[in-house]
Amino acid sequence: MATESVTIKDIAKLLGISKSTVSRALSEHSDVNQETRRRVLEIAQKLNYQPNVLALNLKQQRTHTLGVIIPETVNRFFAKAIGGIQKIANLAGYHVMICQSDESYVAERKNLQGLLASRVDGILVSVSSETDRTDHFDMLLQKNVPLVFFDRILEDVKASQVYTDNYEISFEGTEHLISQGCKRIAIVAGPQNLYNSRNRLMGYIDALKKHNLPVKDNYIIHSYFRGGNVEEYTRHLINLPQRPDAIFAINDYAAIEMMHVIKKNGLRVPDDIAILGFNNEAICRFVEPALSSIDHSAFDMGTAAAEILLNKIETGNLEPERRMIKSRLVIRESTHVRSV
Amino acid sequence: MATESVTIKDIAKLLGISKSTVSRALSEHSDVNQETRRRVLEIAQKLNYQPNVLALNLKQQRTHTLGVIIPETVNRFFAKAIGGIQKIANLAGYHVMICQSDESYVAERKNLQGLLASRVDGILVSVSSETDRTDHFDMLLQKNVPLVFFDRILEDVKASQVYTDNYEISFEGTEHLISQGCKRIAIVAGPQNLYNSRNRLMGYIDALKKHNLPVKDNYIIHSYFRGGNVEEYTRHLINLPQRPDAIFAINDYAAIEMMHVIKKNGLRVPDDIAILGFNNEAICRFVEPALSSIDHSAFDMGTAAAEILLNKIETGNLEPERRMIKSRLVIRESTHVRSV
DNA sequence: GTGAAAGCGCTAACAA
DNA sequence: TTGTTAGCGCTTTCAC
Repeated sequence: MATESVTIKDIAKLLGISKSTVSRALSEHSDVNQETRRRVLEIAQKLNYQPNVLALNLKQQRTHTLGVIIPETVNRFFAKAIGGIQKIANLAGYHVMICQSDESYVAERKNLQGLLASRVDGILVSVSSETDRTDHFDMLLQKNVPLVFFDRILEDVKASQVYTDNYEISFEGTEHLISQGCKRIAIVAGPQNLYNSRNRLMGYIDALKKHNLPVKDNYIIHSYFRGGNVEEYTRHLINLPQRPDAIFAINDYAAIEMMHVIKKNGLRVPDDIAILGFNNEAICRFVEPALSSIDHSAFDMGTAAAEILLNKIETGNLEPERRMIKSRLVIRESTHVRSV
Repeated sequence: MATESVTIKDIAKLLGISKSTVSRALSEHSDVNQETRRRVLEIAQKLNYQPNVLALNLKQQRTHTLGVIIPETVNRFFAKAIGGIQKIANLAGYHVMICQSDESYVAERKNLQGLLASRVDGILVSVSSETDRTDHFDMLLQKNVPLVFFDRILEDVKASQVYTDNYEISFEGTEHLISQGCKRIAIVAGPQNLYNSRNRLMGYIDALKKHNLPVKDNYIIHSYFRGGNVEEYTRHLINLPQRPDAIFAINDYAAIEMMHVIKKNGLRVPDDIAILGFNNEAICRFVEPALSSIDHSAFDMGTAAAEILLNKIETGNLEPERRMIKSRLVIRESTHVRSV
């Protein structure tokens, strides 16, 4: 497509010297006659010489490109993580290739193969909610491709992991609801093949137990992330004979929709039912009542994951590394039930 | 990094034939002895041969990769557009490389150079709000790199464009507000170097004129997209001696924050001030009052843009093409002032 | 139908 | 300090 670009060969011919001298002159760190280098640089500048990355890639068998697989770009959490990844990658002179699994194992697997075929130098993954196998990642490790999981990690795979303290923050969130006087706390947890979801559920259960509250199965909803059924399970919860007095939601958007459904059904938030979200989106502050949530720095997760990956790539040390990014409870009106 | 992969050379050696024959056997459409092909295919399969894309790229001087430059991935509109782009690209066997300009001209320019250096086969762009020059794109066209603008287009650049009917929908939205009895309609328009923003403003102005309503400068706010100043300009508007009775917002998130500020100041939406958003996010249905908005299919814009770009790449025909994706007014409670 | 050789643009080991 | 040569993995003429 692009019109023919100048190559070192052109420069060499013009100057009556050899390609290798040009190559050397262009690469700062080899000794070339000062004058020769000056002339090469001058003419390269004049012709607007751009090294052909494709040739370099082939020669060096690397692309200075990171592959990223996330469930969805429309999920703001991942959109923010991408920001963090790109920042670090670009600073280090790397490009980023993003794929979406659409929460599907098959697509995730296909993305992986695509990235591998593109010969990316390393891969960052946040697994799909459907993924309950590790075979595709095992294959990657076998090929010694640097791999880092972030947020949605797979604990059984011997790769680096950047994650948040789901258990602890879920415990804390649940205790906060209890401290507000709530006794019938429901949770909308994610699919149980996800490490994060399991830990959140465990944090919730342990907090209830600590305070001698019963753990009831019908207060536990296993939702998938794609939405669509929020109204359904919210209705289910509020029509329970023992209606919950608090719901710990899977994310802020679901929480906001739940508040809507609850209010539509003549109940009040937080007085009848307190709501706690997850992710602390900007919009939490603008809905009514303002939504309590869990702040969870997606951007920092992205930067941490990219840093670890780049380090693996540049040092060749594939030793797994774990890094935890703390979450933080942000209390607003939606869980402010009564002064205790 | 990755352990050495099998090459056609390996297969050739194993079979005692030449590289070229293996290459031919692998590429469906050249005549090789049936038996030879069978044996090549068999062993390729067994060794899990994967052609080295890097070599192909160099040989063919193309990468089967599309470059995309958008302002921000956290902007859901662009996140959705990416989805559309990736769908079409992947179907056609292309990868996608995404860059963010962060609404900065300098970053946009840098992204462009990066993509060019990566030798992408074509580029899709939604320009930054800061971009008021076209030099970087002119340079691209000069190099015959296929280029398609989508949503945030630059009318002066001779490239293909996928856009929406900003003028018409803004006219329609403003008329809708007028039909609700609003007479003092304010608008939060984007930066005026953006074609979209200018058209939206023109649609608004023309609708006012058509209905003999005065166009007042202090009802026109020029906001940038990054948010942060919503509270400020909302306060400014509601403290005007002649307080507006409707505001046409730049997007739904700004609209929701505006509603929040308005209510916090003891005014009612829509009774005191009607609010019309832009983008028709899912959340519009769940805020109170439900937010009227403009539906605007980001995904379709993405697919259209990718289709046009791929067509350019594959046919080599760089003739500019324009495609319009219609928007649609979605009326909800936030603009339902009084029965007329 | 198949092989030998050249070449995509670059780097690097080896010579001079 | 510079040139020659080979090679990254593949395709594609040109012979045979």
